[in-house]
Amino acid sequence: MARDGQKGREEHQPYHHGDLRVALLAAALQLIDEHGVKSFSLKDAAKMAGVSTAAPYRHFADKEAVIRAILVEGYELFNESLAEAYAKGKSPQGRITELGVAYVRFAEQHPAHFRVMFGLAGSAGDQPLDAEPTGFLLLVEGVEALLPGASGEQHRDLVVACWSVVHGFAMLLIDGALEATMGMPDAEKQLRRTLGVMISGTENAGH
Amino acid sequence: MARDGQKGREEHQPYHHGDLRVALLAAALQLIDEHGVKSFSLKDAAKMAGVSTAAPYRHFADKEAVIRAILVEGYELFNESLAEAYAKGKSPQGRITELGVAYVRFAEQHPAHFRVMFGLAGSAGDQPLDAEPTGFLLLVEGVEALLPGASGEQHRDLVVACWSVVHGFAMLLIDGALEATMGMPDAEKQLRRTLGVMISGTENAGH
DNA sequence: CCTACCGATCGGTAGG
DNA sequence: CCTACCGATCGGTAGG
Repeated sequence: MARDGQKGREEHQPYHHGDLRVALLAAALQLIDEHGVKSFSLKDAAKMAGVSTAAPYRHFADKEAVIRAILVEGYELFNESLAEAYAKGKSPQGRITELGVAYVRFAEQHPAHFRVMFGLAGSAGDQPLDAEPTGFLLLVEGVEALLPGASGEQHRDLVVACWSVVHGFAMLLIDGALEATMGMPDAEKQLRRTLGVMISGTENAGH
Repeated sequence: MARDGQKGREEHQPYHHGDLRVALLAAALQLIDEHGVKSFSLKDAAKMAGVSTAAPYRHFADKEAVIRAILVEGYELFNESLAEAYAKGKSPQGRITELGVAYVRFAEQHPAHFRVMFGLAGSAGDQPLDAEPTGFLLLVEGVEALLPGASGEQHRDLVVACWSVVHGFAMLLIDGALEATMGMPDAEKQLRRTLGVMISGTENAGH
């Protein structure tokens, strides 16, 4: 019942406040990162948050609702990051580059969100969600600015190419495959160079 | 005990032959495809193969050994496919294209193998495996032939770019993201166009 | 390759 | 938000 002004006390203390929901989500994210989306347990998450195994059901209807909350949160974070990146770019090429860097950085900093976002695309019969990955639209817009005089088919090809390259780079990076096979001391620098290869391929396609 | 010449009888009949191992692997692959690598169950696989829940342990030490067998099988299939593709290409550009098409086709036709291969890269403290993804070396060779006069750094950039684009395309494809966001009636045709964008980016980099 | 079983853990609920 | 509990399922083993 004590109203605490200090937030220093960590873990293993029962939550009698309103932040259990966020504590559970944080725990779930860590567990998903360690054990995968499908096999993390709500009981473990409750334990990590310092509450009983029944407590999560005060904030979430079931386990799927937790995953859905992470999905929505992921979309929000993703959209924010990409919007910021889009605004930062000074040229068509610069915008595409910044979008790509933001995409990969999001995957690095929020790997559990990232995996949930893309792992659920074809997995469950998704009920309509109140969040959308509007960040993708920025990628499409960015490509259109890069190829002003091109056909719809060319736009499509470049959108797929850019999306694939950043998605693949992100995946290989968070799965450790890039590090394992060729070393990756500075991922962002490598990504910028990689995007450079991609973008230079478009310079003689517009006319 | 009857020696059967016909292979028509399917499922739910106990296996008294030597093909239980392969039947279990096939079941495991299907279950991994449906439920993910970490959360498929060996008991389910046994049920699908029509044997008791203890039977799998006659062929595999534990669940991890099943996953390891799938990993090795995956490498073999992958290496075969990429070697064949490499041989098929008539020019440096053609070889890279065929390698990319083979990479994505492997992911489409063997999604469970594919996910196991890349999902385990950073996950477990892997003990040394008697199989290696030599298919990757073909990608490196293919890139070298594409950029004969280039620096090691340029080689590296293009290897990362090519690998990222095919890996990303494959992932987005098997996760259903390409289909969901932009429709994908003919994935291979789209991939060839996408690789074209990538490769054309290298033509003014070599000199 | 089977029956039977172990201890552990899961998602979820009853009932405060 | 807790204790206590349910039925189901898991990986794995005993002992034929």
